[in-house]
Amino acid sequence: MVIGDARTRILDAAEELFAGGGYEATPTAVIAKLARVPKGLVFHYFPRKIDVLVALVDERTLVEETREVDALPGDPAGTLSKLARRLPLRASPSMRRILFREADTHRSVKERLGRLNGELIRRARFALELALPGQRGETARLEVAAATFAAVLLYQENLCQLTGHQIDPDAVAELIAHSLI
Amino acid sequence: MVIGDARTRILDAAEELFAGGGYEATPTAVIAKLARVPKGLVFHYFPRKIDVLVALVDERTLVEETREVDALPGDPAGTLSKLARRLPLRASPSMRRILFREADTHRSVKERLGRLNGELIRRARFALELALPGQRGETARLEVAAATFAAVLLYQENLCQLTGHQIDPDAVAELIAHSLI
Amino acid sequence: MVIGDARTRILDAAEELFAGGGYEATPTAVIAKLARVPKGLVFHYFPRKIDVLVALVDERTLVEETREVDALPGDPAGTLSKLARRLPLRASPSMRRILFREADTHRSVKERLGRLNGELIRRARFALELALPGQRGETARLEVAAATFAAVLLYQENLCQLTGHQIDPDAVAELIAHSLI
Amino acid sequence: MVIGDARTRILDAAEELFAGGGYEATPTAVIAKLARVPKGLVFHYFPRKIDVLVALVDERTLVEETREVDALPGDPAGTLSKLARRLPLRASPSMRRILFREADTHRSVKERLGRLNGELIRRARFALELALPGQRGETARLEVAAATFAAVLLYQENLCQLTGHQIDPDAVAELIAHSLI
DNA sequence: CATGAATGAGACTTCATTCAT
DNA sequence: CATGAATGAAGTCTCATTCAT
Repeated sequence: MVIGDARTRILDAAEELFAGGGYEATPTAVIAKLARVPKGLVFHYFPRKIDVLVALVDERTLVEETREVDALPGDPAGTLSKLARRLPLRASPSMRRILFREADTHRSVKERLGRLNGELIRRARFALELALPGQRGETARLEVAAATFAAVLLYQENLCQLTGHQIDPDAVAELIAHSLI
Repeated sequence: MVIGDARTRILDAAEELFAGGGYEATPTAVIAKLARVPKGLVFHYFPRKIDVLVALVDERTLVEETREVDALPGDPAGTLSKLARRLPLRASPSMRRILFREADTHRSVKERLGRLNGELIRRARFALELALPGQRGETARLEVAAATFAAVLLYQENLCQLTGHQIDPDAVAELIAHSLI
Repeated sequence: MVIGDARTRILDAAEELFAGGGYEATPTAVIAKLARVPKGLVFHYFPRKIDVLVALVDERTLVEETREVDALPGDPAGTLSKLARRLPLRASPSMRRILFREADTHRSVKERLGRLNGELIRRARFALELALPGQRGETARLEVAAATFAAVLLYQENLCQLTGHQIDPDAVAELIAHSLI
Repeated sequence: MVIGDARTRILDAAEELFAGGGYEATPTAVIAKLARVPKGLVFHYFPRKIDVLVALVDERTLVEETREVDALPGDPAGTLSKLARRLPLRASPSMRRILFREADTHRSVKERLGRLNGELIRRARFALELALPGQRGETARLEVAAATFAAVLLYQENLCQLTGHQIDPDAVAELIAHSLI
């Protein structure tokens, strides 16, 4: 067996189970079973159950923080749409679900989520600044527009599954763009 | 001691504890202790633990569903602001927290949250229709505007606490209003 | 079943097992089995395993602290012998064994043992003072004699079992008495 | 790294840990960590955990058994004091602690402790015989005196730490000497 | 109705020991 | 020899739920 294989299988199993039933509802024994490792090995890699969650978030969600934003000058709607299509979050659908659902479970999850939100807002604002170069001085409006767009994107990722209401980011992008002209 | 008094105290205790530590992390014994009732009495009123949560949501969160909306004709921003200031959710801060946090715990919680979202969207759209009587036919844009505003309000209620980013509903109302003119 | 019966049986079982194999080597499950109660009931009465030991020491060892000492004037040896025959420790042989063996396990056990030793010394000295009324001023010698006798008695209770060497308290009493004349 | 170096470090670590928290409470993994050796190596040198304790006692406590005793003729008190000042136990303070604390853990520890006690008594008696050459025939009294002194010395080594009562061996030596004249 | 002792399944965690490399 | 991943039995503790009184 390749080194790290067991550890990876444990994280795979945990990702699947945490996304499905939630952290609290997932016994470590079930993680071990799904990962086809003995119960004790879970402890060997992750001394406490919470360490599995922390490792997942640490290793399997990456908030891409960058200064470079792809803006289409003169096209704020297109710029936001583009941003929406590629969230600065490298994570599987399962990990996205975990990130939102378990925000209360551990500080590290909440912090990661906060970073994502912050990055989203920063990008949206920066993109809008580039797309609308003439609007210097209207900082406040850009700020609100960026925050609104970020809120919609996170809503899309999280609450929307709970409430059952879809929302089209492109349409919101257009709405916001329209409000800034 | 009046009958029902105990029941009320149990719900009070559960509300506080569920909001603080979450449903799963709150043992019934702790609820009983905080409510100053014997452990057995909790199960007398609520045969299963989940029934406490269901009762809380049933009895302590009221989504006000109505057709009557207070609109200010010609002032869509003011109309949305007004809506934001009085969410159609009669619930304590604790219950609001529970509603969002425990949406995964039981179908009834998720359903209540969905109703809140639906009502929010319906109200926002209806209010916008009244505030902008000339825009018949632009249904799609109004729909998006309403959904966006609802998303921001729910974000405000929920994720904002997790991510630490505030957002001003009034400014968003103005943004959206501006986009509709 | 009489109230307290189960709790008593748990303590009975623990006393027997702790005396036999030691605290660490005795699983709570075995205590429960010997007490003929379900495992969970042990926790019901004693939230932590250590609480069983603490309760045993608290409730089943009594260090009799008193000012009144039975002295035979003019007969220091007889006085000490008498003291040796009735240690100021109301406890079963099992509890005596536990008291000495588990002194490191919990502060409360060590403290109780310290109280026993202190009482022993105090009594021995007081008894000697009464038995030898003429020796005012020889406080230091009485003190040493009392401590020595206490040491021998505790040795008798504890180390003697470990080392396999018996020691006759009466002979030591006579030795000490002889040294004081 | 020299072979045996690791073994020594393991024993060093175990000595420190057993003295501090006790044998049962010290996991082999912690020993390995403190010794800066891999876990498996502990079991390479000591197939069972108990073998570490046995090796410690075997190799690091030496009960000096000898016939030659340094007696001061005519000065029994001085003779006993001298004995007290150099117990026939070559062992670090940690090992002394282990010897007394773990006497129940393994036969070999108890046996070593018994040997120490026996040697103590033998020496004390022999020393007294030499110091008081005139008292042939008074064997019984010498025996009691020797046992008493041994008891005090062991008490000093062990229980005294637990009970918090100091005792001065020199004073006891004088007391005993006085009783033999 | 009210009470808290009783129940037991199962959770997390510990850890001595093995063994393939 | 050296290594640390692997193993699994067993330990402590949790807690929803029942039920006799």
